[in-house]
Amino acid sequence: MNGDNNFFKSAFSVDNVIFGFDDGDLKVLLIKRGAAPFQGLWALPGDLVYPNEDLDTAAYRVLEELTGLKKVYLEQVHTFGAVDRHPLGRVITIAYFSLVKISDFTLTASSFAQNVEWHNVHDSLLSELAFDHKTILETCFNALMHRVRIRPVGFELLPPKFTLTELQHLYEAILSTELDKRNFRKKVLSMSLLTDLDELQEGVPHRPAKLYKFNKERYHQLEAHGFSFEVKESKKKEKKKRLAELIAQ
Amino acid sequence: MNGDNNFFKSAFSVDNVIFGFDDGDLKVLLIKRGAAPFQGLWALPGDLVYPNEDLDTAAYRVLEELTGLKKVYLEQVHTFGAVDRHPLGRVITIAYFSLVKISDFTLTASSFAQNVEWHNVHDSLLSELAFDHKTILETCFNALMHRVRIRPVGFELLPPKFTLTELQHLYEAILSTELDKRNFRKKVLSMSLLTDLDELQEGVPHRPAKLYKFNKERYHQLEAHGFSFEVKESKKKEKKKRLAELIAQ
DNA sequence: GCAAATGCTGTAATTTGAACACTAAGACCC
DNA sequence: GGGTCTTAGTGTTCAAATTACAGCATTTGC
Repeated sequence: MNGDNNFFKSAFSVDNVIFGFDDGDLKVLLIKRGAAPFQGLWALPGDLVYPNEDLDTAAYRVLEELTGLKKVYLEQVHTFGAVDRHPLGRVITIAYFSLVKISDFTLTASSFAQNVEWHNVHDSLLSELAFDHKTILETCFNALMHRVRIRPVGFELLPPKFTLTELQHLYEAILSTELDKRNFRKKVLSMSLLTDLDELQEGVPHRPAKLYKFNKERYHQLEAHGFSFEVKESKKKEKKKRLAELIAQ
Repeated sequence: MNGDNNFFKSAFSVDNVIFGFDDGDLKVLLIKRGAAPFQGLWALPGDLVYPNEDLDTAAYRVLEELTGLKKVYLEQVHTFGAVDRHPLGRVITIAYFSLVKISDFTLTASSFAQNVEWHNVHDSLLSELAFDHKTILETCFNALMHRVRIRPVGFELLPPKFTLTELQHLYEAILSTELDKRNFRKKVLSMSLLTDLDELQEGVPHRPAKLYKFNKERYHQLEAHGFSFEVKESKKKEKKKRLAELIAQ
C-alpha cells in the first residue's frame, strides 16, 4: 500500500470518557481546550493513535499521561466517524470509557499544565463540549448504565474500603434512581461479593458504618459459572412513570 | 493537516457480519477470497471507507452491493485495530452486524461474480477465516445473542409472515438452547408485539400453524415506555450445568 | 444526658418463572 | 372413510424472586 492513495489520508484517534465518583456524584474528567478549534471549550481527553500502536494501548496511554494511573477499568464503546466531525480533516475516533478511583488520582505533571477538571456528568451532558464529544459522552454514559447492571464494575469507582451506603449512592448516581435500602443491602450481600473487613468508618459525626471490600476472587469464581449481576429500579416507580406517560398522551 | 504526516498513512474499513436464518439454522454470509492475502479463505464482506463517506454509510453500501438490500437492520459492534491485523498495512476496521431476511435475498450481479455463500455460524466459528475475521465473527455473534435478549430484533431475520414455532426455532438457534414451547408462546404473546394474521400455513404435511406478523408500531409504543424484551434459558439447564462444574472442580 | 444523624435489620404480599402432558387439526396412505 | 403420522395449540401448579415497608441501635457533639 502506498501513501499516495486517497484512502490513506485519514487519521484515527481515541477519546476517553474517564468516570470518577466523589461526594455522591458521578464525574467525568474534561480538559479545557487551549487552542483552536473549539478553543476554550471543554473536551474529552484523547489523542491520535500512533502508527504502531494498538487501539487499547493508545487509550491506556491517554489515561496514564493524564492521571498517572495504570490498571484501571477500560472498555471500548463505539467508533465515531462522521465525515465532518473534525474541522481540520478526516479523523475517526474510537471512544472508550474508564473507571477510576478518585482517591487514587493525582494530576500528572503533563496534565497539570493543562486545564483539567472533574465535572458532574449530568451537567456536562447539558453543556456544550468540543467536537462531537457530547454525543460521545452520552453514548459512554449509557454504556456505563448498562454495564453496571450486568457486571459489578461499580467497585472500580470506589476506594478499596467502602460502606454499603456509599455503594448504594454510587448505584443511585449511575442509574439516576433511588433504591430501597433494605432490598439493596439484602441483594448485594446475598451475592457474597463483599468481604466484611471488621472495621468501622472513622471521623463521621454519627454512628459509623461497617467497611467492606470487593472480593475479586469470588467474583471470578462466580463469573466462570455464568453468574449475572443485576440491580433494578423499583417497580413502583416504573409503574408510576409509565402511568404518567400514558395519561399524558 | 497534511498528507505527509505519519498519522495519515493508515486506512479504515468496515466489515459486515451479515446474519440470516434458514432451515432452522443461523447463517452468515461469507466471501471466498480470490486474491492474496489469504487467497482461498473465506472472509467477511467489507471494504475501505471512502474519504467522504460516513461509517454507517459504508457499512450499508457493502451490504447493498452484495445483497441488493436496503433498509436492513444494521448495528455497529466493535472496532478492531491491532497493528498487525492486516499484512499489507495499518488498517483498522469497524465491525457491524446486520440481519437480513433470506427470503428477500438475491445475490447482486457484482456479488454473483464473487464466490459468496451462506455458512452455518457455528461451523464458521470452528473454521479458519481470513485476517482476524474469526474474532470479529465471534464478537458479533455474542453481540447478537445479547441483543436478541434485550430487543426484539429477531424478527428482522424472519419472513414477514411466520409461525410461533419458527420464531421459537430462531431464538433457539441464536441462543443455542432449547426453550419450553408453552412458556415461550405465553411470553411472546403476552407482549402483544405480534399481530395474528388470521391465516394458516400452506403446503405443510401436518396441521398448519397460524401466521403472525411483527407489530412494529406497537413495539415503538412500548419502547417509548421503557419496555424491555427478554428471553431466558431454562433454569433447569443452568442449574445442571453449574452443578456439573462444581463437581468437576 | 439528650438531640441529631445515619446504621442496621425482617416479614408478608405479590409477581414472575419453571415445569409439565394431553387434545386438535390437517395430510397422507391404504 | 378410517387410521396413522406430524406438528399445533393450550392451563395449572409450585417455587423463587421481588417488592413494600418502619422502628430500634449506635455514635458524635453539644
